[in-house]
Amino acid sequence: MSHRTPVQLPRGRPRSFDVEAAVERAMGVFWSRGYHATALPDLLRATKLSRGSLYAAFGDKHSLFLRALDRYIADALTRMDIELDPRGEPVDGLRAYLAGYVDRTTGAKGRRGCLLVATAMELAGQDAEVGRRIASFFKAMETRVADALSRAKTADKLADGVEPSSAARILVCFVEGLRVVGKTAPTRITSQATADALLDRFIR
Amino acid sequence: MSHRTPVQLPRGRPRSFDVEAAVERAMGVFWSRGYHATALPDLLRATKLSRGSLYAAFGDKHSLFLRALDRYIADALTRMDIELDPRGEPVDGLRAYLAGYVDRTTGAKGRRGCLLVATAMELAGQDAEVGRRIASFFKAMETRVADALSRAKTADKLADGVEPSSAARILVCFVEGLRVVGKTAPTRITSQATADALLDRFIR
DNA sequence: CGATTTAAAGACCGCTTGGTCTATATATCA
DNA sequence: TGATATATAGACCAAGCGGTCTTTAAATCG
Repeated sequence: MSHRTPVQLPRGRPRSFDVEAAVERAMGVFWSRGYHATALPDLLRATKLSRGSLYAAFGDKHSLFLRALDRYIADALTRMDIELDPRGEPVDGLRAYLAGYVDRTTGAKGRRGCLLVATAMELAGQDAEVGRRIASFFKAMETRVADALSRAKTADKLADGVEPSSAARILVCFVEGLRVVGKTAPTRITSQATADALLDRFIR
Repeated sequence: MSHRTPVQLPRGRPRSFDVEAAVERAMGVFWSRGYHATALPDLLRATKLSRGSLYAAFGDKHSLFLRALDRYIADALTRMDIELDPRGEPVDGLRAYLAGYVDRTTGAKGRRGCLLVATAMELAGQDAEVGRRIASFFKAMETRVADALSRAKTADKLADGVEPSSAARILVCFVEGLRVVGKTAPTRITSQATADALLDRFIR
């Protein structure tokens, strides 16, 4: 057993690019074009890496895609944890959550789409690694929304007969549907009014 | 000016395959795999056509895809026109409409997905011909649902404060969201209960 | 310094892509 | 029959694909 540090210091030229920044740039490309339509040169241009560096760092296109997808999912869950923070008013949180989706699914942002939904439609059925991620994301989202609705119910803010669990499933389908319809770039005003109308059916 | 029929009879060997059947088979392939992931050999296998025949009949892959998409859309609209027939009870029609989506978005059918939603996510942003078709489909669907809701309102079957136009937008987003979440193959029981819970918020 | 590690550039690989074209057989017409 | 039109099979094409490898420069260490 050595007395030295178990972390052996690298001896040569240190890595000079930010791996996470590269994942983020790659995510942007997959997001805009989808998995199959994204070619290696697109990723090289976006990450500013050489072929060799990209393959050394990520293995292959599919692995890099999974990293990008994981990051997209982590970002989405982080956002939800802020919007639906249990320390805040649950109804306000749900309003912020829906407003965020309205913002991201209207106009130019809407037309850009959603990496997660696009991936679900393109790959979830055929790629088990992707399928598991998509399924666990929807479950995680549903849980968070259901929790917020439960807190709202406890505070007697829910309309009669509204069950947190099924209302959460409704909201999840609704926001994912917003992402789909958002590809036709609807106006913010219309989408916001639609989201408001839905939430109004749930709250007292 | 000739006295003969303006439809000139073909003089050689007549076409020996059913063009519409070929479109339908091609539609099945695009439906299962998406546009970019579908290669020519896949289409040749499915349509049982030779390369030459396929290109003579449809021009190129993209044109064949548009034919397939148009057929998918026509089928969907025809189905809706039956379910939401103005001569029937509007609430029953809406129930049938939602039940149809539940059926197509659960289990194995759910995992197969939806050609229209997959196309919206994969191509609508970059392909104007596709984008127009997607947008007009959503609009047509929304109109039909709104009409049914209007009839329900006239018959005093809607809950207080439910507006047909915004409720229709909610339902469109909801069913398209079902298609997305359906890629994780949820159970029919859960999805049906979710759809029922949503409609219950709208009807008296 | 010399050893080591990494980066970029780009040649290179086998394979697939969408698409064209030729050769040949077949089915219809006048 | 002969002319016409269509079918299939498959060779063929340039371009692009994902992925590997070599070369050379640069950055760190002892």
